Amino acid sequence: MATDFIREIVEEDLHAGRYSTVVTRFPPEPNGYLHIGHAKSICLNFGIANEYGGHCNLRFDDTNPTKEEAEYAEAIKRDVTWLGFSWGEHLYHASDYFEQLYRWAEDLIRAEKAYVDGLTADEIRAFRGTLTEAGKESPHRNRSVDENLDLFRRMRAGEFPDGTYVLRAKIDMASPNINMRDPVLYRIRHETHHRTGDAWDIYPMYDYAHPLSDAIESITHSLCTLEFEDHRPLYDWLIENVPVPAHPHQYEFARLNLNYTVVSKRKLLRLVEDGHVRGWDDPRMPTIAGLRRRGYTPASIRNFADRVGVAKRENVIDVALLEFSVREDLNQIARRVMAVLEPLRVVIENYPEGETEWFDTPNNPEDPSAGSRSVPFSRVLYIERDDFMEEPPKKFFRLAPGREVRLRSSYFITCTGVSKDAGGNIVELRATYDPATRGGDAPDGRKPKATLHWVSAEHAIDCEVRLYDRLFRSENPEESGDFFADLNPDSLKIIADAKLEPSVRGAAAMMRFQFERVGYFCVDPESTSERLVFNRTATLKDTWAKIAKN
RNA sequence: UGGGAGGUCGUUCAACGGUAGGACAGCGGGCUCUGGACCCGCGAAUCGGGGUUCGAAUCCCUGCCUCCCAGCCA
Repeated sequence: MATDFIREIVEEDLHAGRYSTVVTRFPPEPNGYLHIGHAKSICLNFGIANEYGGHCNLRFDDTNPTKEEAEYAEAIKRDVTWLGFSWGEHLYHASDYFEQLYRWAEDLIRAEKAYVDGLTADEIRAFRGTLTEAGKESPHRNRSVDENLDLFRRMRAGEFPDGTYVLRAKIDMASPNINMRDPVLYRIRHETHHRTGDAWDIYPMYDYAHPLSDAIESITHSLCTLEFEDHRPLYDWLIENVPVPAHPHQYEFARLNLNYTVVSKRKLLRLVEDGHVRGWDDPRMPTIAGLRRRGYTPASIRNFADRVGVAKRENVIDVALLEFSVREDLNQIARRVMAVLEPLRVVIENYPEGETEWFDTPNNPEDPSAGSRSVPFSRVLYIERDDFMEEPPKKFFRLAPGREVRLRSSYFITCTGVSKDAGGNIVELRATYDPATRGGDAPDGRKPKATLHWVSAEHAIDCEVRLYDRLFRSENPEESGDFFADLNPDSLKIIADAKLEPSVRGAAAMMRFQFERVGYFCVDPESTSERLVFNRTATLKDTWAKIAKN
């Protein structure tokens, strides 16, 4: 059953026998990293191909040598693969078709449907007219076929400098659709292309290369975003006027927008180049690489893409939905572990000095097959500073003087005293434990109101934890002219000495954990065997935090 | 003011002439050795005005609002 209007079209086409198999394509330009918006398109294109038994091509739209680099192409392949999709044998490049595209351009010239124009870029703009006024025809519009052919061949041969000539389609300078006012098909660029090297001095425009590349690859459904809707008449014109082997159709859907986020390539590039983030894969970036490093799972991104749906209406998705999607997945698969981010020492005064007990605790209560592990308990522990209040307000159920709480999987403890430094800051808590509650349950059935996570001081390993918050302060950072002014100064907070239970020692890069009661964390690739570094993927919902805020 | 597209809970997707539904967010409750998760519940929408029809979010007319287009970018 179709779940969106594009799948409805695909089903109808298949049902009507217009195509025997569905072929889609994901056509990134290798001039930047893929972001969450691309993920939507990837999931759509590869998803449809998978669902209807067709295939999806990965095609690099590398028609502009001035902006494109092989490094980006590699990153794109890595990201698509990581998301869980495969193009199989179908890896293509628009640049693979340059020769065919060139021959078709000559065909167009011979059919008097294209001409070489010598107007300057400024003149072409001036001749194009405006949104409300028709354009004027170029004085070169009616060159002879022979002259056009000669000029076009010499353009290819590199005889002319950049900008002197372009090849234009001869359509209609009075069209209300500006894209049909003799659009430029080829321009001269004396530039080295990352794949074709110096073989070409002319390069096709997107509007020319895209539909014809689709046709060459027998694409059935060419899916793109709304801003190309106006280009569809040109797409169709080319398919009709060039002897292509197939007749693909273009369909448009609304791009993904996320609040508190920018996803324009240009702006992401500036964030990287101006050093506002540490790179394309900075965990605060909405790039696939950034989300990966942040600890997002491929499944969570795919689920997110399914949830946001596909339609033509402009939309701004709440980042909370993205966060929900990771939590949902990580809750099922992430191993639980205890870590204390802001340590507060607790001395259990009636616990024997030098003794250690090991307690069994589940690795994932949501998944019994994940098994369990042992955590060491001793006389001196760390608990979270937030988990203690000397004068607890009404709904604060955690530790306070005289109050008993459970330490997860070990014992009930009661706070018996508070030590402060000269400045009045709490430096240590004193407590007693109840030996009868060994393992975490009281024989008399009493239930503490809170269960805290903890780490044995003697056994704890130190680690670095990077806490991320949204990169921008306002919902729509694009709205204000200077989006840099909207950067959140607290988007990264580094905790240099968090305390971790010893079972995590040696965790490999990219391993994901839930720090119980704190959030989901992922081992950063910068981690070493001596020093673990974690990125916070997402917080756990903390009801108390919400109460405290109000 | 030319052309193209779009207006449904706060957000998003659905309902394809027959009870406007789901998800996220919010609020309330239950349960819990994570104040997590989970479970239950609540509030919440068809852009306006006409018309067709037994019946309209859906069809027609009209008005309004929003987005996109004047790169030799994609």
